[in-house]
Amino acid sequence: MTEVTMDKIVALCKNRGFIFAGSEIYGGLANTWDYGPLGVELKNNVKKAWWRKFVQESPHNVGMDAAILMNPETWVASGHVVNFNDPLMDCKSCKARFRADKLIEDYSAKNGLDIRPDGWSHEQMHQYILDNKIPCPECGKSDFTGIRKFNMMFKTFQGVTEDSASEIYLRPETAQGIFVNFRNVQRTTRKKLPFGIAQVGKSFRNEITPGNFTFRTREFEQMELEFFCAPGTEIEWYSYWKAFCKNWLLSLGIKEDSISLREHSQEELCHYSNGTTDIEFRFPFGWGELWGVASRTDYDLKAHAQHSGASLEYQDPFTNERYTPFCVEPSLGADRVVLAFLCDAYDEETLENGDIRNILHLHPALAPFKAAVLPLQKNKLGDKAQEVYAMLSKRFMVDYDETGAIGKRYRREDEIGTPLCVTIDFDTLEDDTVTVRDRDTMDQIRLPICALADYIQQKTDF
RNA sequence: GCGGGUGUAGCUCAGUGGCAGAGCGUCGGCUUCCCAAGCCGGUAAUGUGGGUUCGAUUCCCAUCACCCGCUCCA
Repeated sequence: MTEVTMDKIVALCKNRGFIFAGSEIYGGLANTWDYGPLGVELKNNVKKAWWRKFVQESPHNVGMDAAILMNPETWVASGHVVNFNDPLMDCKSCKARFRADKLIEDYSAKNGLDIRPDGWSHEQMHQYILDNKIPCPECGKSDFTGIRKFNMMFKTFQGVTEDSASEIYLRPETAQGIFVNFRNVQRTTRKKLPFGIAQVGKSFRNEITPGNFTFRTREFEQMELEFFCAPGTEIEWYSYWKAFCKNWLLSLGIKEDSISLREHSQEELCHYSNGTTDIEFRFPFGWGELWGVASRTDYDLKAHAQHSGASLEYQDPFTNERYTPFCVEPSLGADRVVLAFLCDAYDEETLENGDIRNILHLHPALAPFKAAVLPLQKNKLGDKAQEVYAMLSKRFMVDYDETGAIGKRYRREDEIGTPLCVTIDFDTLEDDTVTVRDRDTMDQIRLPICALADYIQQKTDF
């Protein structure tokens, strides 16, 4: 049984060109990661597989790609401006950190006062804490730092001058780009409920504690579906998408006991949700959320309708009834699921001769290279091998390697998850056949060159 | 953000106040090479910026990054 550790995964990613530390030559930038030549292929394949299942093959869903920069009012309406603005203060004595509004709430509750700091300015809250000598819940002293605003949204400036009038945010989720386009998409596609809108794109959150490699980063990519349905049908669709998402993971090779579904308790639910399930993955550092499937009710469309004045209602063409659609949102972290595929695929095999073979059992549809072309001998077989490579590369990502011993090249391909190795030998020059070696079974078959492409297609499709 | 720890080649690790070393990897050569063979040759490093010193990779300070713990994650 191979013990998979984050150290091994990180080392493999770095050594083979999946993922590098960001801005390395400048000493790095905390918690940024760059996808290398193999990583970008893997991630693109994951996104392609998702898009194919959730858009291309879906009778319900369509895709879109909204701008990262949005009108700041979007974030007022969605609640991000209020909810992402935590007033934090630290206890100078014991270094514990608290939210100022929570300190006041707890204090007033404990003393039977009816004080609600909602809507107070930071100065008001600070003054109240000073005036009442509210003690630190940890150490009992009352010696806090000033209030510091902590906003999870990245701020930037639109326009050439940095004045606050042009202050805008990088989106903290892709979902709002879908909600504000609900009417456009519905009108142009003439979709009837239920239907969904899917999007893949970058989001940005100023997490206090990022970490665990690419699991939690401040810049990350999401694959989100907002599925709109009639009120009253949302729980049915919520169950439907939960199962659908789980099956997608299993169909691409995630092991059944590597994932679990965790239903949020009533207290844990967000203000907008009447049901949320996390599909979690067993990472080497513990269970972590991969996919959040949330029933968001009609919260988002209603909020945008109210705030913008635009009508985001749907008129049922059969009953002529008008209502705001309910929404079910399966939201998947692209970087997280790529990491999950890597962790689940990683294996060390002890061969009969005692050697250890590092191998990535990636689903062939996700593997960076579908095949590798390997001439058994460089000088006399290189030209023929280049021909085969040129032919295959028109249809697939194919690797070419002519250095060193053949066994070593097989091992290299095993380690990056290449499902098929095509070996050119001296017989190839005579009869145009090649050896095709399978990564998982290590079986070898002999195929004519003209049949190669179709064989690879068939073996790597999903 | 706080506390503790760590930074030497792509990786794993030596070493020294006075020429920085090994194994693995990688590249080239030889071998009609099908599962990391062998031999020969090449390759490359003291995170960054200051200070002390005749001289710093080594001592001091700062900074950056990473690891562990805490705080946080609508």
